[in-house]
Amino acid sequence: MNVFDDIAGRIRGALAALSTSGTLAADIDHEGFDVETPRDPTHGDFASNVAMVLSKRAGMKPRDLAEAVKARLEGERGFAKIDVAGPGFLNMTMEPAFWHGLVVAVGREGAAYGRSDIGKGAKVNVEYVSANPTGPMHVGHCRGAVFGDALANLLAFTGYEVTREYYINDAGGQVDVLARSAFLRYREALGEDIGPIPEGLYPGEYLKPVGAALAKTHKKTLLDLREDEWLPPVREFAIAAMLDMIRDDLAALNIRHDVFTSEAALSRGKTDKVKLAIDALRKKGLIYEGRLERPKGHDDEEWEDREQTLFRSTAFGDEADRALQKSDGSYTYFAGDVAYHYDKLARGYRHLVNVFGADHVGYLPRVLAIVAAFTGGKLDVDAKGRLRSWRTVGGSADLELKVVSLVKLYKGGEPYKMSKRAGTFVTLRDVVDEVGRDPVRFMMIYRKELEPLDFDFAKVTEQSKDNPVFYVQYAHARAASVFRNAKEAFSDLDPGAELAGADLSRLTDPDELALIRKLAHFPRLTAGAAEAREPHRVAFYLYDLASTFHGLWTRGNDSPHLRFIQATDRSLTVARLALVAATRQVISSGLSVLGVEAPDAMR
RNA sequence: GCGCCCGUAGCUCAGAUGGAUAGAGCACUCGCCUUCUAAGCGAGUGGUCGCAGGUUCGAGUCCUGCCGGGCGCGCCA
Repeated sequence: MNVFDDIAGRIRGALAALSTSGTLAADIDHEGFDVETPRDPTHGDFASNVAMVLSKRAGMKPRDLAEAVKARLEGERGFAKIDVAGPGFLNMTMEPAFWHGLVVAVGREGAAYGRSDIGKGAKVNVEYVSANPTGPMHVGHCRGAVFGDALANLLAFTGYEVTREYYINDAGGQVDVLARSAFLRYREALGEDIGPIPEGLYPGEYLKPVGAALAKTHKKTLLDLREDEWLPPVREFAIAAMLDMIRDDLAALNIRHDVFTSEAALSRGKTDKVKLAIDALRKKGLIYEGRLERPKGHDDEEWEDREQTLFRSTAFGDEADRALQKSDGSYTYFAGDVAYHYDKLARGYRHLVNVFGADHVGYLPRVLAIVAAFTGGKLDVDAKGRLRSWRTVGGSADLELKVVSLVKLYKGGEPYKMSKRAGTFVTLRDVVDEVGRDPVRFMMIYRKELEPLDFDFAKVTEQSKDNPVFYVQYAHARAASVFRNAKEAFSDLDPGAELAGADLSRLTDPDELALIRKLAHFPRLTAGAAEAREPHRVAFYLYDLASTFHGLWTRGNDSPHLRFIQATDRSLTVARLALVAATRQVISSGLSVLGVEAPDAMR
């Protein structure tokens, strides 16, 4: 049940009737108008700009058209008052019974309330986290991880078929560094004094267990091998260990990916998928041998002018063509990404969503170019060739990039610098252990993803009561407690059976109706948030809903007749319980989208 | 130098894809616990939506140019 769709449908019905009766031309397009809640409550429950939007097409003045629609709607059930206001707004106030019907709908739909089919079952792949498997997750990874996970939940909630994917960057130099670092710990585990960790290797303690495990498995056999002999098996072993650790870290945040795709595996084994993907681009005339210009604003002595294999990403608006092979003949990271997106598209996704950190923005146009090339689409650019959005358009499938601004770390008000090399980083596990999973998740989503986020470790751990997550959870706990107390007032109460038959006309207080209106927003909110790929809207909505609920609750302190439980009036109690149940349901559903617990009690 | 992102109350941020008189939290002031959980509620103070133009019935939202802050810009990953 989406009341906005309901009202829009009724307006469409009125327009159709007007076309039939000849007031409107029969062939004009009726779409493009909005139904929304006016900011000013005195303007009614709903406002529509239908008359202003259609006035040109109809050849009528907005106010005249509004009056005509109004006359048609006034015969409909549910409308208490309709006004034409301002330049031609249609302001509609509904009967209380209309709102009571929504409580019934929430009760009937239960956990399905707020879900929608706007995704139409389209397959969407959400790729997020994709941290290098060279160490544990740190707080910096946290935001993209939680954002991606909540977005995936949201898309699933709104009718998409979602795959959660992690791209393992297990090729290239960094994992070799990992292998050498692990090898050092292996020697250490065998009793050797390795001294300080050399510059350029990872010093973290987390590699000690890896070294010990290597020693246990291989005894001293690796010591006699040359590096090119021991490195591959050590690398493979260390990567597996790091991935286990990362999976554990993610599980601590309640994040589980469906698919892990290995970068290294793309060009390993029988078929070189990187070569396949590049060949596919070559067939489209997008691969050539050539030279790149020296980049501006960069004066590096090591710059080498060299003829190389290039992808013509400038054809899609990228600022330069991109190299696919390094001078040693191995593939670049970008070449792997070409194959990776080729592979994802081959798996039949209609939408690809990648969550990136803001420090990767410079890389994004070329990724868009890959997908545009494979899907026959293009980048979303304006007349001057500048990007209008981080997505491809017009192809058989599209890629959308979500850029998550970095988290700025503070410790007690002072900026806190992290360095994996120096071993001074705050792990995700540290944060979750101290603050708790729910506050971390909520905090990371309680901000638009493009907005920088200040994360004060000390403040968050010491003053976690300030976190809005408790406010929302508390509303849910209070709702649950009402039911416990109701059982005491009416020992034979059976909510499951009685709520469905509640006499909701007993809900007459303006604040009760205001709460229902808030609940009515939920389906529209989730749909809008999903389309905009903005899970933070759900968090803000829940805060707002919780606030409305707390307000109603507290009014019961001063005005006992407004308390939910009225020991002498079972019918009224049951009606209010139906409202409380609906509120509890929406909070619970909303929190589940965010991946946050909805506790029944908080003390 | 170039590209991207951000600029809204003292601070931290929303603003539902262009709607009517711009909102919330924190902070500050004043009230509310014998009573469904005070991790709560009500009221008040606080604004040139960075600046200047433009588009239209209407702009915090779209366009142009500036100013300020952040991130980034080679075969790294």
